[in-house]
Amino acid sequence: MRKRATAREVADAAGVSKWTVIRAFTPGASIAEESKRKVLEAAAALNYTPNLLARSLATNSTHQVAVFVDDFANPQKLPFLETLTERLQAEGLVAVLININTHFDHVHALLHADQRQVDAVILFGTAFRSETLNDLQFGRGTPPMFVLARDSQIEGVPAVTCDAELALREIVDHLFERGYRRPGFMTGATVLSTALRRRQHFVDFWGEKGVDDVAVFSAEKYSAEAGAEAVRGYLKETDPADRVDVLMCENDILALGAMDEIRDRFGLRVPEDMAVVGFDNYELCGSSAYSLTTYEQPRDEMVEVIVGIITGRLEPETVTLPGTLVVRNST
Amino acid sequence: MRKRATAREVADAAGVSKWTVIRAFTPGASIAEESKRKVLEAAAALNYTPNLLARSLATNSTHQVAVFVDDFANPQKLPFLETLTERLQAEGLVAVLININTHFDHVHALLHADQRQVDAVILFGTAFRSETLNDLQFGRGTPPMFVLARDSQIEGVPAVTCDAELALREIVDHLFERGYRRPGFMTGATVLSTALRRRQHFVDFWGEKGVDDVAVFSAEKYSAEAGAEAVRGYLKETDPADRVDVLMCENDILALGAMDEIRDRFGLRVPEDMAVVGFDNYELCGSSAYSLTTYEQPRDEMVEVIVGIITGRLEPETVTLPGTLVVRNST
DNA sequence: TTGTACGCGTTATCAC
DNA sequence: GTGATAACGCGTACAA
Repeated sequence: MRKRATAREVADAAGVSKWTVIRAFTPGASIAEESKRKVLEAAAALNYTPNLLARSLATNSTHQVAVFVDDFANPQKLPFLETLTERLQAEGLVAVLININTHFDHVHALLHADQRQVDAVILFGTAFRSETLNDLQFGRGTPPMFVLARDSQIEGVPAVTCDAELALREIVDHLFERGYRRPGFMTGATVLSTALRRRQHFVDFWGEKGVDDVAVFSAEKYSAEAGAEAVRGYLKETDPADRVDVLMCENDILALGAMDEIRDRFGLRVPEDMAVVGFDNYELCGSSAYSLTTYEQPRDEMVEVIVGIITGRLEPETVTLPGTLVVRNST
Repeated sequence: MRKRATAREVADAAGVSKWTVIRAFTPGASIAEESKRKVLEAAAALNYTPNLLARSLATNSTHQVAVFVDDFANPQKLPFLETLTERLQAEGLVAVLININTHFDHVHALLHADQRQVDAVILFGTAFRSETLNDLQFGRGTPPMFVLARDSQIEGVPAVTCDAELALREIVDHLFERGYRRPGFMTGATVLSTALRRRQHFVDFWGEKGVDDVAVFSAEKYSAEAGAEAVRGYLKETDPADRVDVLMCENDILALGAMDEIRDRFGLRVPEDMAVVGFDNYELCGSSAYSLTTYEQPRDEMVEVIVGIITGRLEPETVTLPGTLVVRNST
């Protein structure tokens, strides 16, 4: 396992200077055909490839984008990561996946990413509390930050999101039309959920319809199990006559857990006894075992926009994109 | 958005040489208390932090690990990524997530990762065809490679996997004991599935029990939809009297798709008319809507081992770890 | 078209 | 304990 070949070695082998070697590997550089051929030959023989690390140091651009994630329970993250990495790679960028949790919080991660000289930071579905940034001299050396799939709560940090207002309006309209009148809303972790605005819009739009009483309760975290527990607590404590007739959950995972509990543990029918709505349109929502009505985020477009912003094609400003209501049998 | 401060600037501000600045940021370096204090003060004022990029160039170690992924359809990938990133970060390493697909194949990705000087490459559940490596001067500049959650098909590349032989033995024993005698197996993409060995062991162990007829068919890819389609084709073509009484699927996602089809489209009962088994123990397998019997991979241990190998604590050799059979209502 | 200085920000090593 | 020299591998000027 020898050391890598360097431009210098290739230069010696090809009988040119190392700068000529560099030119051979720089698209559009002015270099003679003959020299280029000689260089590429020698490079192939020595198995030389440019050292991107050294290049990054010299050009002050790593072509790396840090992606912060703090919630791995939502399977919806996976297809997002798929298209995100694919689009980034198509632009010559690469994603550094950073797991934010108690051992490695936002500030540490940001500092670390900064030290790594990443070109940008994407807060993917993480709730970045504004206060955590006060310790940092913001905008000073810190790489440009963007929020994906959550509202930004920080001045100067743009977000690319699904249009929550439009989404909840469509959902509430749909539910009202179907005749539901006693709505409930299950949030996930309350700190995060403020960044989604879904609950607020849900309550507001029901208000516009003259329904002011929206039952709101909260799951411990974003998981099927937590969703099941939360609905169990609600159903136990609530007199059957007072129960909601439709339960909207902040995301699909909560909704699926809730459905299990409602149907199999309490023996209620969905949607006859209680309808359920999710958010995200995770693959299994469409399965016949659930057939969950939900709202699909415009994933490809969102990724396209955030990559466009990072590469400079688009203005770095908050963008809100319309999604699609997917009506199934749970309503 | 000024440029980052450098050690040189801090040195000037603190009235020392830049090497003293470096020492102040090097744990265990010999430096006077007084100097250190002065340096740290100046550094804080200028908001200086060491440039990890330059450090990597000088030390020839980036503390970055490339993680190759080619199948984002399996939600099981997510918790794996969660613990993997967490454990890597605990060791001061960071994961670069590389999406392998037709536009960015293994060879390109490996070349790219190599140019980025990553410390190691993890092939996470990807099937690396041995031939693709022949183009490369293997072991020459290429960073150390390891396979996670798949068998390695390459000489000299260790793999960390769940013990497929033990797993399938337990599964077949369980099924035999329950009285099933007409087993079937659904593979995913056949190229990949050879790297899992599950089918082979399944067939072998039934053979040991005197059951030589195992129906085998294949889904197009690893997704619920593909699993449903595959089982639909099978059920349509097969006379009810000849049908298998238990269907094992290569992973949970295929199994869930299959269950939907079996129950809701063909009106068969699971497990009375046809039992179903998956593999991975994805969260929703435990939901009451499915209650799928499956086999849980020892995720934490697998991650622990591969991180141990990468950090040099453990020998770089293939490791096979035992998982856990999870019996539910689908058998 | 090609070669020369110099810089990117850090670390390793040695002299003081 | 501190400063200086060289090196990591490549890029940007600029001059030849």
